[in-house]
Amino acid sequence: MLRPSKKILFAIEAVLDIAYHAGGEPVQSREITRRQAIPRRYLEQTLQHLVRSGILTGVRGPRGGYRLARERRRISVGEIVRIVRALEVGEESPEELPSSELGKQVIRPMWGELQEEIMNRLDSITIDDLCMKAHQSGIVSEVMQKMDFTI
Amino acid sequence: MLRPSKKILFAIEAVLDIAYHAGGEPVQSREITRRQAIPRRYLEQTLQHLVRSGILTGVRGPRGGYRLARERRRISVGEIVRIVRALEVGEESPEELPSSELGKQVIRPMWGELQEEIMNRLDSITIDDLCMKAHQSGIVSEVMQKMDFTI
DNA sequence: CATTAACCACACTTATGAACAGTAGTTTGA
DNA sequence: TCAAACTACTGTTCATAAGTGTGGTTAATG
Repeated sequence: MLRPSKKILFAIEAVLDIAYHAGGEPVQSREITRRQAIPRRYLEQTLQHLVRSGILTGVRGPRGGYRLARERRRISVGEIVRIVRALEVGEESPEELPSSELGKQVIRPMWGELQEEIMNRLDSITIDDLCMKAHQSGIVSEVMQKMDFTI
Repeated sequence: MLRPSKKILFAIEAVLDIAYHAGGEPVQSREITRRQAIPRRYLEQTLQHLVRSGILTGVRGPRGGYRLARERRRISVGEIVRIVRALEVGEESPEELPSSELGKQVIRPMWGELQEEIMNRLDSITIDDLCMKAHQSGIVSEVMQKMDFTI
C-alpha cells in the first residue's frame, strides 16, 4: 500500500551507487545495473530524467558515465522521489474521484498532511547520510581512491 | 506511489460515516454506499472484516446495520489501515526481491523506519478526531438526535 | 412465518499501472 | 571511428486492484 514503486527504489539505489562507488571516473550505467541487478534499459530512462532534473550529470563517450551534479550532502532522497514520481504519472491526478463531503473535507486533507510530513522526512535524508550508513555497515566501495576522506 | 488503496480509503470513510451519522439506530450498508458512492457488494467485504476485527458490530434483521464496537476515541485510523492491509495481501511478502548490499542494508531499513513513523502517526489519529473535524467543517450529520452535544 | 438485512464464501472478470523490451536513431569525447 | 550517453516513442507482459456474480445461512422484527 505505501511501499514505494520499484522505479523509485531503483532511482535511489542508482544515485546512491553512483555516490558511493564514484572515484575520479564517472560511473557507467552497466556497472550500476551489474551491482544492483536492475534491468539496463529500464534504469536508463530514469537516469536520464535525473540528469535533466539536475541530480546527475552525464558524461558521454568512452569512459563516460554518470556522476552527481552536486555534493552528496546537497541531494536529498525527497528530491529524487519527487522527480521520479512526476515521471511515473502522466500529468497525474486531476483525478477527482467523486467522493462524499466526509471524504473531501476530512479524509483527503488528512492524507494530504501525512504526505507532506513524509516528504519533509525524506527531504531531511541526504545521499551523504546514506553513504555514511553504508560505510558503517561495512559495505566496501569499489573505488576508494581520492574520496573526501582522502588518504 | 504512496497514496492508499481505495479499499483503505473506503474503509476509513465507512467507519467515519457510521460514527458520524449514527443516532440510536445502527447504520445500514446501503446508507453508507449511498452517501459515499461506494459499490455495495465491494464495501461489504470490508465491513465484515471490520466486524470480525472488533472495530464494528453488526446488527441483523430489519432496521439492522452497523455500529462502532467501541467509543470513537478508542478507534484509530492506523488500526483500520492495518486490518484492511492484512486482508489485501494473501500472506504478503516473503518477497525477498534480490537486491544489492546497498539496497538491503541502507535503503530497505530507511523505508522501514519511515513506515513505522507513518503508522505511529496514523495510530495517533482517532475517529473522534475526524468527527470533530467534520463538525468544524460544517458537515451536517443526518442524525442529530441524542449525540454527545445534546440539544 | 415472511421479510429484512447482516453474514459467509468463493470464483470470476475487468481495469489499471508497473515493469520491462524494442527500435531507431543523435551527440559527444577519447 | 568507436563507445558511450542521450532522445523518443512504441509495444508487451504481468501483477494487482477493483468490482461482479451467484447462492446461499442466520438472526431480529412485525
